[in-house]
Amino acid sequence: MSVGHTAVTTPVPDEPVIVCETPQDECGVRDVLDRLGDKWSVYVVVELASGIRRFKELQRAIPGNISQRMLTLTVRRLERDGVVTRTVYPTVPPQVEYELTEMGHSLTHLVKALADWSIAHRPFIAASRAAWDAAHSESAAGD
Amino acid sequence: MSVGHTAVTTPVPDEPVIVCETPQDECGVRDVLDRLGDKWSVYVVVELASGIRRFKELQRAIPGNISQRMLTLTVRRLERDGVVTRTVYPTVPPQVEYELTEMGHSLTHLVKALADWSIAHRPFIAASRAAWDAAHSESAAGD
DNA sequence: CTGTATCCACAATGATACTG
DNA sequence: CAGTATCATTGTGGATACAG
Repeated sequence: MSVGHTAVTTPVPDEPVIVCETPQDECGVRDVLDRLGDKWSVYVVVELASGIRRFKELQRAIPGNISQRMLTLTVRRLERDGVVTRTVYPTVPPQVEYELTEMGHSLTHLVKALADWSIAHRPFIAASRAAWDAAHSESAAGD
Repeated sequence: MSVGHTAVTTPVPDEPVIVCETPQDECGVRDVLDRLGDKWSVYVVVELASGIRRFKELQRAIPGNISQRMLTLTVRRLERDGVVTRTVYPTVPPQVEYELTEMGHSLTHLVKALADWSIAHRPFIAASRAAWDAAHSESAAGD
């Protein structure tokens, strides 16, 4: 619906193009990428998209063995940006719950869009890389 | 418009949630971010969204004074991934043109979505940061 | 003009130990 | 359990010189 590639053979289709008010910010795309472009933020958002999680739960759910340090830094930044809320229960031992805010939930839509695009074009990208690698290995392996 | 927050007070709205086949890849979101998350790729895609550009044209159009090295690395990776095409004209001096592929154009839709979200939530994020900073400056400035 | 190669600076991340 | 502090390591990007 949103994307919908009308013609695959046409070199220049509808030309969405990005129209920015301030070219220096390229519409603020950098803002989002600075927030999601790091190594762990997306994992946190994806995990919290399923519901409330505690610190340790997040750490265990996230693939790649995130360190305490990085998880703390990541959720802190997300909290500061209003993507997640942090609720501390003064129990022993302490319990802290993280939850997506309204904006955080809207972010999941965006992440979903990224995922859809990625899955849709993954085969093409793989093929493109293979072709490129093959075409550029001749200087080393050719002759 | 596409998001449409039905209820701002409801903690759990429509719950889009990200449903992955392989949680380890979180639907491959990381793939896209690895491609757009770097410092310059988005600028190149945005600029090429407007049409064909030469190397020097790209370098001049991109804000932030990108070095030759980084521009080369960036367009090489985009070329390898099938996002852009590279056409060399054996003239003197040499002339090289870069252009978005079909997939590259579809990427601009995604970038557009990022831009839209960013602009829509920028005020909220700014307010959230201000509030957070204010709430966390007390330990240093307060009392 | 379009690149490549080398060296350097810095930010991001990881590992570990320690605290409440 | 949750978080902080410190240090080591890595990756990314920048500056420059050089080549085709």
